[in-house]
Amino acid sequence: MALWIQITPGSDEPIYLQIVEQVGEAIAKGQLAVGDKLPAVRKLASELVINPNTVARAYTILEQTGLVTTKTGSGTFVADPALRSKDAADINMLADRIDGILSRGLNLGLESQDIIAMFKDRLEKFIKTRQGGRQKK
Amino acid sequence: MALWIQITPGSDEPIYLQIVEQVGEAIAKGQLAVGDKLPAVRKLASELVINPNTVARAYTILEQTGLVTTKTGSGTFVADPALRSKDAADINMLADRIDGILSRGLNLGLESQDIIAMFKDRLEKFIKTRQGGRQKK
DNA sequence: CATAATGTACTAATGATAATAATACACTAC
DNA sequence: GTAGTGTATTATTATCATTAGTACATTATG
Repeated sequence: MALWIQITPGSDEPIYLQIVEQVGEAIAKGQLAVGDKLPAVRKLASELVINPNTVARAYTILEQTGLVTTKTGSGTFVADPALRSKDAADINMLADRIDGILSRGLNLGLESQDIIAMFKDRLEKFIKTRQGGRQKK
Repeated sequence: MALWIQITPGSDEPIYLQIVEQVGEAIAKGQLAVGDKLPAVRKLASELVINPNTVARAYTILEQTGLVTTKTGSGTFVADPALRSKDAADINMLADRIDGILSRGLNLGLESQDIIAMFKDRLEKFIKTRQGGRQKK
């Protein structure tokens, strides 16, 4: 598995955020384990045909979020989950995002049980990937 | 209840999107019922001290989403839920947003049951407001 | 019919930001 | 020392949110 990050340049979602999200999901799903090394800034930029600054920006955010640690000279690595924050602000932001989804779902005409089912279904996929074994190179 | 929309100008969330979200949530929670009239573009803009174009933009999006119907000359009204779409693209977008929340929650160190509990808790608040009676003027 | 109120359309200008570009610097591994 | 790594800096371009001002079309009211 050389490269699993795929960007959509024309999207309304900025490229650096697309990278942040995909790396985040990979970590959440266990496809990236603690200590795993992310692609080098220049290498990833080269493969995605984007500017190194854009990748560097994504990595900086990932580091501020606590998902990765960077060591200048050696690389960027998936951080120890125990070191991640989980403070009140994080929880509130999560609640806001949940509210947004519920609002959208209900206004689409979905019933409560439909939304919960959908939520559990997506969660299953995360957990399954987690246990299903890590596809390390 | 003269005005329930509150914006945060300095936010990273655009003002027109803040309006869209708040109106959407109000409809989802039943604080706005079918046929209810939204504030006039110029009036709301005046009260929020923003440009009428910004409000108009929000209303245009709400209409494209199917949440409201607009009649030039009379005003903007909450639309009939039966007329709203719910196509595959909507469901996919919802799934993507759910994935984002799950990713963030798991990476914060939350357990599956914690996230589900949080999700149900927020959902309760939506439903409760819905049944709890409409506070019409 | 006349007037006011409504949503819509258009053009222009400003400020913020995403992204690219080209360097240069600092640290680490071999 | 050399190569590979992340970081910092400055400049430039393009896009977009927002404001601003104006004009138009439709509807409600009297």
